[in-house]
Amino acid sequence: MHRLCGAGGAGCGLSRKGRGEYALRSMSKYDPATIESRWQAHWEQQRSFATPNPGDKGFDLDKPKFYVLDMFPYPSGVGLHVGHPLGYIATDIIARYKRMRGFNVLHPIGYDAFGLPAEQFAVEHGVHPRVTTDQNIANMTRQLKRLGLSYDWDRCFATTDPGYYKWTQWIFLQLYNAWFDRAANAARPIGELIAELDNDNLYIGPDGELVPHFAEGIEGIGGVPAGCRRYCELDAEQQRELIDNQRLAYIDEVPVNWCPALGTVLANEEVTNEGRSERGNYPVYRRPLRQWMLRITAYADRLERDLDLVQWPESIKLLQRNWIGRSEGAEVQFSVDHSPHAIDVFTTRPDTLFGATYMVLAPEHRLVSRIATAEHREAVTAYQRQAATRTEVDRQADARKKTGVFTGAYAINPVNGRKIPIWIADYVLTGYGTGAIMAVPAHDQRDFEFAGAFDLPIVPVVMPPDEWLQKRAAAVQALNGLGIEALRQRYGQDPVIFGEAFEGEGYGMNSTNDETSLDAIATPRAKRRISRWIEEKGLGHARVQYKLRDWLFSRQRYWGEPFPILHGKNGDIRPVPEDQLPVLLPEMEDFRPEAGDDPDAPPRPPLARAPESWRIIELDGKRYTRELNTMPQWAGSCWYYLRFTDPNNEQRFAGKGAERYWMLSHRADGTPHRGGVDLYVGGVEHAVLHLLYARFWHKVLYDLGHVSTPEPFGRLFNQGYIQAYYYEDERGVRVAAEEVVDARGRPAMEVQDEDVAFFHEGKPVKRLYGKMGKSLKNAITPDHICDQYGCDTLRLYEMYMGPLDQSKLWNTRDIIGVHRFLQRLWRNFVDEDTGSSRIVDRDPPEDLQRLLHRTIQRVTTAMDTMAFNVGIAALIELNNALVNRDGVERGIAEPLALLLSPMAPHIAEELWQRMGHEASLAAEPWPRFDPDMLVEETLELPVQVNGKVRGRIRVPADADEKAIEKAALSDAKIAASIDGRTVRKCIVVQRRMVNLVVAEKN
RNA sequence: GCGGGCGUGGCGGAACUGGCAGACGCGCGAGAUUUAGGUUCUCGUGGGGAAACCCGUGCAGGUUCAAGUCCUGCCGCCCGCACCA
Repeated sequence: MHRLCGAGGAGCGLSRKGRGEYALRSMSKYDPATIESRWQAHWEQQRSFATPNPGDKGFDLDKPKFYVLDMFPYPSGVGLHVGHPLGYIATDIIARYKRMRGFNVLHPIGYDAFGLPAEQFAVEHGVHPRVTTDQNIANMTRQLKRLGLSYDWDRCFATTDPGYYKWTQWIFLQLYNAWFDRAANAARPIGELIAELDNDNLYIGPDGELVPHFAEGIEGIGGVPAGCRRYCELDAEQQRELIDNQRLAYIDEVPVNWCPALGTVLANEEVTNEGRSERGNYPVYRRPLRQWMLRITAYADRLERDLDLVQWPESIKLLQRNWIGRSEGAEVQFSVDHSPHAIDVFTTRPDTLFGATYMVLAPEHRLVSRIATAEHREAVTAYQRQAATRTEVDRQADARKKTGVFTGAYAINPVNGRKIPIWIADYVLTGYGTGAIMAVPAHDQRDFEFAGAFDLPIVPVVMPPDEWLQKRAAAVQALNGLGIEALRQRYGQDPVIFGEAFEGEGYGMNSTNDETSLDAIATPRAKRRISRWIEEKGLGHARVQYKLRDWLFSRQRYWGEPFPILHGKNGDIRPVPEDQLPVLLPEMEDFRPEAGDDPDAPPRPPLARAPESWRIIELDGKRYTRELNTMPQWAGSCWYYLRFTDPNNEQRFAGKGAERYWMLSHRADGTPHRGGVDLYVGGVEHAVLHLLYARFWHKVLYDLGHVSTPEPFGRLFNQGYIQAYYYEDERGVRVAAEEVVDARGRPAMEVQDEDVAFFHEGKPVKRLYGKMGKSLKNAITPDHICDQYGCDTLRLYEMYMGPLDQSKLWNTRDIIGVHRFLQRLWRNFVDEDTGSSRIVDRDPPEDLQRLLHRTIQRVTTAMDTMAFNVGIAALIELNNALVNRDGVERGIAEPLALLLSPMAPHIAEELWQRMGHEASLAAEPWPRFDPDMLVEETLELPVQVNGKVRGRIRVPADADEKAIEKAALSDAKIAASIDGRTVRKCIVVQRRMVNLVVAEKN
């Protein structure tokens, strides 16, 4: 792998000017091309940013650590545009700053190189994905190195390296060999489950669930809970099935998102709202398939709760919380009339049980075929078939029109014994809750609509508050003008007339049976009361439900990690022994997926066509077939941050000491950051995919004792996007932004903030605005900007555009501003005509000293808050104060170069060296400011009269309020402004301003 | 529909716990240097007004000596989720 990451150094133009030819005197103008290639070569040769691990030579244990990481980039075929490096530049600035502040800094980069796009690119170009991937990585490495980013390139790897995916496979085996212990709320090795079962600490319940031996219920024979069996009573086959069903990685037949065009299944997270593939926008169909699943749902509770441990933007935490979708409620059992079956439902509103007038099962619910009566069977199966073949697109198109059919069966409402019809309908989702609901049409809008469509009874059981009744009355003609008493009465008689379900909280009504009553009880109390009653009667129990589903983990593609799994003849599964990892991807001529338009064609993964020598393997005298699916792209990015701590370790995914040192924070200041990467920077688009998956894997590794922290990323920062204008012609076709001009033929990029018309090849085009990228044809490459201005200018410009977390508009014309700053800086340090230094060894005047210290303070704060735009502004101000002077004092020049160096490292190094320093300034300590130097001796204070500035006074810094008031009153302009009126009050804000409150003139 | 975020000059954006609105940069204007050019330099630049002064942080109110900042109600734009029981 290192051959790839290392190759770019020599290949990106650095060697054009060798060190020997470099002549200091010949260069008197600011020449970024020469300076930058020189210093990039220097850093590369000196390995300036290689970071030793604990135990390595040169490692200093006394320094605190700082791990700053960019989100794993995908090496795309078209290379970078200027939007990509925004985050990389920011993390690089932080990395350089932290080194100067005395930290051991871990700042690595690598490539997330498996996945669909690499494969598609390879298919399109007719080349093997390994070849295109390697080319893309080499190109991207070249582009990144050209930006002067201080990565530790020795740690670079790609997910496609066998030495890396060996451990991805190993982690998969950890998941395979683990189960989730509900009692401990943590994963444990599968061997411990078998031991628990063998020792009768756990029994097997009627539905195959695990039952602890102290479980409630009547004790059965020999201490076995009623309805439960002992593990030793099962035959080998049953035992295997039981264990396999407990693993964190398991195979299940589930309805999946099948995308025929891509020839693969997709995770829920990879399907858009419109029911299309996130990548490529192809239609996606639901169909049941046997697939590898990862039991992420077991971690729903911890994934949600542990968000409290990390310093992330609240908006991202919220996205994750919404995705996990925790809701508290109760599970209640309804028995089916004239049938041994019972239906469990989940509800967040057990207080509305008395209003349940029918039930609905998802069409796929396992009881549907068993309870449907003969005369309804045909309609039921027809509906089931129709629901199964409907794509998400179709569902969406129906605009939520309620459909469904009656099964002919009835359930008994447990609170009042009433017979209620059981329907099936696709508005009940099979994957959420129990896949069945009790329908309370009076108090759930969906049920209300369904009941309306099929003429089912609607019974109100919660009296809404008066405000709701009145609001509805205003909207419904028949209720206009009725008094509140009349409205309440009408609601009790006929809630339908109010036009919609009341879903809020109120007081119970129509809710009394022989044993309990919720009438006139407020909703929260009613919930508690009925829940207790349900529990006492053994009809149900409180339950927390999550929206999150298990993670569908297999893909029918070639370019991914092979599963380290073998299949035996009788369906038995055997993991590949650890010492035989990695399972290498077989070399194949034809690696294309079998894409097609037929949604019913069986998926055939490309690996099914792999040579038999790869597919078939003999182990301990038994023949096995390899698993033919591959892992999804997210697998590789789930743990790369761990590998960076020790990328070349062949014994372990990362050495324990290295992992511990870089991941564990030692913080005494009580911040909520509980370890992990100290600063993780990337785009919001990964809010629920990568960030959730990685947290899940990390927690599994944590439970199994492989990592030291409960969370992988202690602090997260989302950079905004670079936006840019793009252009469409009359047909709505996008045209290349760089070819668009205004009426006078000027390039659109140069006049984009003028209000003019734009043309492409003589025809008018419409201007639009969006995220920079290939698809909008508005990308600008960093190479282009580096050629013209140098990368120091590019780095400064990107940071100067605005706050890092905001999206902002690329404006090529603005770049000149920061470029002028660097030129001006250069001329302050170097005489352009002679090339000689303008640095002088004399004490700087005091006002300049003060300005310097204020600048140090401002830039330091900017660094700590990542407000780089403000920091750069402060440096520009200081630099502007140095122009047109007779040389620049060393005492100003040196700190200025140091302050600038994280942001514009090349010019800073060059100037530093020209000031006579041998060593790179990267290792210099960050300048400190003297607080005394921030205080002026005299202050100019604005004086307000009735809140309006009417003059200014100059007073000694230590003047007291009396003196300041006196000075203000004696100022001529102020006196004129007061104009003889009475001064009622004088407010002195220390060091800031004075406000005189005077009587109004009459 | 639910949830979140954002509205400051011609443009990008500054403004600490309420205390001089518009730092810094672009653009624009004037001038300078240069044979010429600008990726050069200097000065000016929120709007109105001759000036005194008045008006100005999406809109309308409020609190305060003082509001871009706090409170109430609107308007607009962006993002996420969406039959989740």
